[in-house]
Amino acid sequence: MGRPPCCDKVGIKKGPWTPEEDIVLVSYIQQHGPGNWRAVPTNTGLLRCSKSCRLRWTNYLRPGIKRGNFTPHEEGMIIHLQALLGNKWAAIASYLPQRTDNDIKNYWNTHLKKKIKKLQSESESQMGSNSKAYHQFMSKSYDQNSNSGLVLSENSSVYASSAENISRLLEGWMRSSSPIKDNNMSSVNGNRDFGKVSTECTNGNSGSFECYRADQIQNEFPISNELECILSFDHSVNEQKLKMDNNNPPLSFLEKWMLDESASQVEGVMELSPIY
DNA sequence: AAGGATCTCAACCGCATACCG
DNA sequence: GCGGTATGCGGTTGAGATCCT
Repeated sequence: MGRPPCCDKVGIKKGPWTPEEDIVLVSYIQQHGPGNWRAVPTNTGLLRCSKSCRLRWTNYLRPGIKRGNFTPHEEGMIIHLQALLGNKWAAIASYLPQRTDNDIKNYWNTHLKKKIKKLQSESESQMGSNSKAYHQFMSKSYDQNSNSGLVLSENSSVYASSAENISRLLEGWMRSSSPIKDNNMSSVNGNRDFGKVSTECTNGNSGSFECYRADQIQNEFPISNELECILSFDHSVNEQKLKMDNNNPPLSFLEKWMLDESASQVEGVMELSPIY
């Protein structure tokens, strides 16, 4: 009945992965494809838990991951999606295919949370004044001309670990090797289905996120209202909405934006990593 | 230059859910 | 339907890096 345990936790190595371990893992996945993580430590000889192998692959070794600085556009997307979805990092990551949930979570906790808090306090202290700090921040986030996070960063110096080198190396391997079955790849992480971006956007309901109506942004206290929308969004209510209609999240305000600005870039991502 | 404070982020932990026999 | 495991996810931790005095 059932299955044997994932790992017995005896002789399991913890801590940072070494380049040698990365290579072993990447080589194995190159040959067998991701999935069946329980078999990975056994078949590779890695003294790692299957969970650790999966995490290492999904967060750092799989091809197509963008490292380094988040663009203002990405920041904006994360802020809006966090306001809409709450701390559903995997769901948020599905709209930023090159970023991992862990990366987004870390960035939110270390940068954006502080940033928003600071801007909120600024706007509160200067309510009614000419302060436009938050508005400027959001405008910057929406900058139509900025490169979205869906484009590979040219700045490789930001992340100079062996993981990136291995990841890039693997990209070349993947391109030159025979394609891996779709069902194998989709098992890596259901939320990493890159095609999902446009599908969900086109299926969304309408008129469910009124915080960003232009008339509200332009009202008497634009900063405080907008902040309120983002910072005080009722997650529980929204999650109920999501539960009511899992396949059609109320993302109407995102639909046009993402379709307009990101659709072509998502296609670019898919070209970059054809295995997905 | 040294030492402490703070920041960053890779990795782990534990829970929830999906899946299998 | 039930018991048990595999997988996915979010919260948290802690070592190393960086900044500040």
